[in-house]
Amino acid sequence: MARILITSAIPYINGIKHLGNLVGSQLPADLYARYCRARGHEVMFICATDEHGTPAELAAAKAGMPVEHYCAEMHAVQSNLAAGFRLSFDHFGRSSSGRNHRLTQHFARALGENGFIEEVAERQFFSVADNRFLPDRYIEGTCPNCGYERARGDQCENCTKQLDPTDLINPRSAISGSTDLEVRETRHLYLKQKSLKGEIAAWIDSKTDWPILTTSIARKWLNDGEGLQDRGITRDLSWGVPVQFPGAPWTGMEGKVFYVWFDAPIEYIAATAEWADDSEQPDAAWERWWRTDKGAHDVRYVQFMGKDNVPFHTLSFPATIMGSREPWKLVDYIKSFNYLNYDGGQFSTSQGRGVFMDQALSILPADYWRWWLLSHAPENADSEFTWENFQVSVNKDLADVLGNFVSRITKFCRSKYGEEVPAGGQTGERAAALITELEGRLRAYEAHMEAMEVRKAATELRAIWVAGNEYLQSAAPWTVFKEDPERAAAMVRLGLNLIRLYAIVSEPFIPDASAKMLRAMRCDDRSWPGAVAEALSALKPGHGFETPDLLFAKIADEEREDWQKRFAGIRT
RNA sequence: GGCUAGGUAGCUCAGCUGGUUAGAGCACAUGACUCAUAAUCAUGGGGUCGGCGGUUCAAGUCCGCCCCUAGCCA
Repeated sequence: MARILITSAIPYINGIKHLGNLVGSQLPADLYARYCRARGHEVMFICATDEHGTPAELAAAKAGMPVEHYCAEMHAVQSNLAAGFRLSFDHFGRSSSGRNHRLTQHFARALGENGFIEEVAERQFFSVADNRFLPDRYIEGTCPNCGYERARGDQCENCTKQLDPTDLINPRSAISGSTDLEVRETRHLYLKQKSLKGEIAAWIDSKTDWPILTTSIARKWLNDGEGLQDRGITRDLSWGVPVQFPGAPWTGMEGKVFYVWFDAPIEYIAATAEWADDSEQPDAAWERWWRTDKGAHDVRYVQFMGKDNVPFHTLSFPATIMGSREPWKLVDYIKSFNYLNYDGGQFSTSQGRGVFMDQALSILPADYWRWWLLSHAPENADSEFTWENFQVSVNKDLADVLGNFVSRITKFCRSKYGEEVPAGGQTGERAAALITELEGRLRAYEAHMEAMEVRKAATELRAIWVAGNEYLQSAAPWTVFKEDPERAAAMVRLGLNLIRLYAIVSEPFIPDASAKMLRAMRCDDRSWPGAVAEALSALKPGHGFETPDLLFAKIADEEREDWQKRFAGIRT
């Protein structure tokens, strides 16, 4: 038994996430967490909402409520959706928590004491009407290069030229449209990542087992151009973690907060502390996951994220931890994902294109989505969601192969022997061959799950389901029954036990169906199958069961066409 | 323009450090079966592995150039 700490990249508070976001971190993280628990490991699975920053403030203003209320409300929404998808977080925290405030300040202070923070004076636009400094992309104006009138302060979308906000002609606030802007000097804290570059590079080099997608992105940022740069960790905003320290205020930083990218990953740690607080446990309970001097030396820490998040997790967050010179747990393995595209284009939160988590659950149960998304996870390359593919996969894999297997064996048993595991008879060579095959496939499945090879694991699982149908087809208990009901009984007994086996090994992918199968078999023994022959004799003769309802309903062509139409447009 | 990844059967994808007639699922065709959600199982057709050149006894797998796609960056 090992101890495994798992974190999923934390979704931004602003709005409901789409299926591409889901499959890029939370869902595969959940798959892995469920698998590790099923194998008897001690698991801590953490996620949270990323709540600070200008977009949250603006979204709150648009919704006409204080930002704290907006975030609380959206956290509840995201939390419910996570539960709807059966994401089994031990804690779904909030980066705005008191715990994160204290930890973020703690890290900043430690970094400062170790000489990894410096103050830099910058000139930035201040909007008098909005009474706030404006981040570059919230300033609009005319592009000096091409004359485009709605160029943003960081870049002109028309001619793609990189800009400095002070380059813009007739700059105005993107928030209020006000042109009453002043350039003011403001001081900010920078994290001196350059000083830590050698340490980080050596650490990345030591990770020879990481996916290429992960290390190539890290190396690119480390070495391209002028290499890893120092980065500002503060902003002139009111919503965030104040740049202040209990008992030792940071002069000159009054009214400023930490930049989201700095406090967000620290929330992984803080959320674990929130978990301890919620369950009224002492600090030692969460520290044994995060402090190598307090019990975390034997923890394996795995992070899941989309490729856009890799730089923060391979460089910035490690810089924060290394620079603290404190014994915090660094990540051991990063599993990163490419993008999921939608019907010939990209999923887009800003344009509302694609299927969003709430919409998905409103048309089909979680297991359908979990199965499709995980068995098509964008591991090696970007992959694509199409309704046709979704329909075919769900109908074939879930309804025809697995669902129908459960249906055919339970109904056959009910009609010939009643709703209990029949006694008598012996299985033959076909059963022995099945057991041999399952033995091999199950071990392969375990290997893929341990390596977090999601698609390969799904393929193997499906083959395990298919093996049951192959066996029934060749053993043909319905024919044998006519001459030798005892021998047929042994086949049926094996088939019923396969349902239990399938329920257990399929649980990480399709937890609801798994629970339904176990309930139908009136079984609460979920122990992972070691030797297959033994696992397939768990349900003894005389053990009662219930013939379950449809495990998976098929998606009809009309439904698919209807959904295709409904989600083609733009979500408002 | 640079970087990264990728271009393999109609579709979605496997193919590790080069080595027998290039694989899987779906789709398609044929057959078997009738317990089952008209489900299942078997068999089969189908690919000059983006293009050109090179290294090698041998290349989808290595090298060079070119074309195309996606993402990131300038």
